[in-house]
Amino acid sequence: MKNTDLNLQQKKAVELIGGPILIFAGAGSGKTRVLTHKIAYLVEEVGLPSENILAVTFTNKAADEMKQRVQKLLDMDCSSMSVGTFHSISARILRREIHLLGYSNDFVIYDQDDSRALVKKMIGNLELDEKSFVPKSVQTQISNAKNKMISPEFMASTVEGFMDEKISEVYSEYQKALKQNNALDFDDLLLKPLEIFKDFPIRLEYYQNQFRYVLVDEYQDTNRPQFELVQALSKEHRDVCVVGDDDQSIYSWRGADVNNILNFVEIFGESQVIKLEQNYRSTKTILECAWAVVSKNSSRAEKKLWTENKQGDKLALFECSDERDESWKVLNTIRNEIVQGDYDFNDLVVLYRTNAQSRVIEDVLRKEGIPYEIIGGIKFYARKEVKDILAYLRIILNPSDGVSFDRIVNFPPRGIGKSTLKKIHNLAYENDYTYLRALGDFDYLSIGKKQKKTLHEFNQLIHKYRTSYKEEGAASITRDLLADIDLQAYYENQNSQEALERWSNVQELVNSIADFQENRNENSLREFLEEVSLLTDIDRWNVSDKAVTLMTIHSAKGLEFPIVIIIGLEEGLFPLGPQSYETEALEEERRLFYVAVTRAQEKVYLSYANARRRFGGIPSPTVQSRFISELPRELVNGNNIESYIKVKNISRNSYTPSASVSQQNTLFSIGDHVEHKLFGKGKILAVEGSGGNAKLTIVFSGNIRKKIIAKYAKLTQR
DNA sequence: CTTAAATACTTTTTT
DNA sequence: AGTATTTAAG
Repeated sequence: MKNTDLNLQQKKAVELIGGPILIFAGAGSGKTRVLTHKIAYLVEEVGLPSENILAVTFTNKAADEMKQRVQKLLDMDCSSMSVGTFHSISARILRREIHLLGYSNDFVIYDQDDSRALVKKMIGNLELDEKSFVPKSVQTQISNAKNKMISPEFMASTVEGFMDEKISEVYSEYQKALKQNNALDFDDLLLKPLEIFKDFPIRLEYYQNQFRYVLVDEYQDTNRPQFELVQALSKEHRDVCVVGDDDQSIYSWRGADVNNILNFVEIFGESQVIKLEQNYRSTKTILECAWAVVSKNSSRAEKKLWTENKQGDKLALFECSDERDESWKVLNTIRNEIVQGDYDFNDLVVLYRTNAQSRVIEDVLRKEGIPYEIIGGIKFYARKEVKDILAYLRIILNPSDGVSFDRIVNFPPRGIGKSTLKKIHNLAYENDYTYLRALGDFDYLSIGKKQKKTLHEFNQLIHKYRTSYKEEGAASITRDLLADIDLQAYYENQNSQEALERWSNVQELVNSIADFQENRNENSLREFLEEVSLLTDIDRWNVSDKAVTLMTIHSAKGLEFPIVIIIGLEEGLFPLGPQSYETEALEEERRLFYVAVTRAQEKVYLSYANARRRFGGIPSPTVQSRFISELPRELVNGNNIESYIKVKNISRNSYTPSASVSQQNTLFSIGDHVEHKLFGKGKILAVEGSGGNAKLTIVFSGNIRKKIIAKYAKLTQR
């Protein structure tokens, strides 16, 4: 193996073995290369069998890539090596071990929607008011508790006050219901292995031996259960290597604790620490800008990236009148880079803070025929029509799954309404068996003749597949099922574009199942459903597709692009939220901006709008993000797109800036920078009337908004 | 129980 | 503005 294409620090990181190792790897410092080489080194030089290596990555896609790269380095089959996300590795362990906790190995994994539906039901069961106990919020609180490893019992013993007491009850009931449904939510996936390791030390020992060397990528974004998993697995042999960058910690809202990396040495004992500070990705300009911003943060490990790359272009900043204007400027930028810059569509990415921002951009790109791909937002497998089919498959696999039962018992509509459903629930509850089982006892249900017949048929249908699913492939089961419930007719009879689209999504699902079957050795229904639950949009994304990518900054973690366009740089949007930021939240937003900028190899475009619509209402004025002013002035170009994007040859698509409020005969106009004797520097957001009588809405520093009559105000234009 | 119309809600970020 | 949920009419 050749470690010659590694720099000194990288080489050291690769060849250092024995005891805990912490690698601080800045953006673009080649950490994936270090990790893959290290794994190869472990196998080839240290002689560790590849199946004794556990490598944890942040996405399934990263896991696949890592495996590929190691295989290439070693030129041998590494399929027995454990590479995956914490969630997928845990799921794999649980398929073998969860019977120890009284679940069946056919458990299903509930996504956020499923889990919310269950929380909602528990709120109903406890006769709580959904107005005060909003399912979504209760779900978040339960998840937060789980991330802090607070059990329902512990929560119950510590809560004070009615609200918290009831939430703790919901939590407890929710956990019971999950078990009854033989289901796990995302948080359980991490917690259950820990439970097993604690209660059955012999199983822990087994996995400690199995995973003789443990590597973890993106360690700065691990939460408490993930940290405990790493610790449990490695505490005997202490052969553990974690890689991360505290400056890129952007998941604290999900329970990630940057202290896991900052206190690594303290926790794991005598360790080796290596810093990778040479960046191979970006231009000097980009790094200087990124550094200028992130160095404003207080609590960070000391390190500074440098590069031998060229100085590169300045960052470009666009001022836009609103989000519509912004999307046209994005379009022009893309066109310009394709035509003049000799770039391909897939060299560009548009990054934003919230998924909602993608729609406007998408509209323009679609209209103008620019190929694009949106990552995130409404995920394919989370679409209603897809989940309906998955619910059928899940209940075939796991008849205890009540959430799926509720979903499909009346889909497509077969005359089973709320009251009938309630009766089924009650019967199941009284006899302590599954909803599906209750259908066999419909003699005990006081329901109409028609309903009995329908339920009987539905029951027969599910049983038919329950007896045959093990022999048949997942794709053919699905095809048969669709025919049995005559779904095509259901959608086609609706005579709407929307219904047809839904039907085509269902067909795409069938294709993806067939695809899965062909490409996997393990191709049963169970494996497919597991894969689907843990798959994200980014895992489905094909880098080489010739299309511009649109995604959130969170999704862009770990990726790189020649050209990065960051939109929506406005106070309240990015940084997101009310201005009364606590330092910690603001610092995380700043790290997010750092992550966004450091995705770029060559060019960065930034944009902000002077007004933006929220929920499709009228545009409300906005102020430039503070992050813009934190960039070194001399490294940022322009304030107006016209000045450096030559709008030529594209007159067909030239836009007229969405006309804002009339500004004639006014001394002041929107966007002017002014100074007030009392309030200091400010910017005009709106002008009503004209001349000296004009009423000006001005935002002053500190986001203080004032309405001022022009002639009375002692304003100086700047 | 179903369908259509009114209404309420959405926008943090994701495994 | 677009989607999901609730309500009213049939």
